[in-house]
Amino acid sequence: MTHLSPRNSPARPRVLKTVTDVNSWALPTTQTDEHGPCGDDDCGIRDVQDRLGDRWSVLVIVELAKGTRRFGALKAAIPGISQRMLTVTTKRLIRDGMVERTVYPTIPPQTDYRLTPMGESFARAVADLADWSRWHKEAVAVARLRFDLDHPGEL
Amino acid sequence: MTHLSPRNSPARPRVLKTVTDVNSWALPTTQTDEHGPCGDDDCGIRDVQDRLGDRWSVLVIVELAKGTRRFGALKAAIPGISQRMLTVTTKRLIRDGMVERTVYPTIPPQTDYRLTPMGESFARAVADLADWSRWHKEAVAVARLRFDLDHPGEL
DNA sequence: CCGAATCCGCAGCGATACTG
DNA sequence: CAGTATCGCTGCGGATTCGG
Repeated sequence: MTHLSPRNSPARPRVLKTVTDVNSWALPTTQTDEHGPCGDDDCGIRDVQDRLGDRWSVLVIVELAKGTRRFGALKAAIPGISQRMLTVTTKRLIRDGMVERTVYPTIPPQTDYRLTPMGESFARAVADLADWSRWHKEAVAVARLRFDLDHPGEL
Repeated sequence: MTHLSPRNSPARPRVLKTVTDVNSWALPTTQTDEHGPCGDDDCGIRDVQDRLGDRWSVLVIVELAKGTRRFGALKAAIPGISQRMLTVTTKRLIRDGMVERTVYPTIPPQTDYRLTPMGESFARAVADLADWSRWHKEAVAVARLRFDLDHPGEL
């Protein structure tokens, strides 16, 4: 909570003056601009971000968007993922109502995963973002290279 | 939709048989289905996901989409964020070419942040996802409640 | 006001082993 | 084949302090 100086002093930033009174550097005025639909704790993004944030959820969604998949097929289609993370990820997606699971009690057990209607809706939204990503990935890479050249040792 | 009778692969699966030879549970066949545009290490999403993953990048983008902001204004508009994470986040966004920074060497220093054209493009893509989030947030919440009721002590 | 530097807890994730 | 349990590492991110 940034409280500020109740000082009404119109003293706004002076420009290039030899100064040592560092302590007086306070907020010039109440500047919390009014428009905060976002900026509140969450503006509704958080729920989605929880799924977008982790490493695997998006990849699982994208794969399931192609159709129903069994556990092993998912694992095979997402090379880097471990058994554990696949079960964890699918379980979280199920919890969020994005994915449904069907277990067939055959002797080598089989489990099918498929998107729910909401999951499909989400998959389309994600696909749009993936398109954006593919379209701009080189521009991002270039920007990063330039930055790393100009600012070595940062980030 | 729901296709049943999943088992048809020729060789292995027996159904509901008293078995103990657990060791023979091997892959039925080479099942790496062919379509892997995604599934490779990254299908181009990773670059974006790096920014979507962390807690603050999206919020900063959304705020900057409203216009140029100084450091303090950003901090005020995003209540939870700390000084450190704001500087870190903005720097990462600058590195990715999403944000530009302008420093005015006044005596109380002033720094303005604004989206680059690419940043604005990204902001629109993100806004679409935020819309989806707002539209479905209650459905997600309900799904989670149901899950937590049925499966206590999980996740 | 803006930012860098330091310390530190904790969640995410991988590796491994075990079960039905 | 599908899933659970346990351990250890790593990096994000919060709190705090210092500096121009």
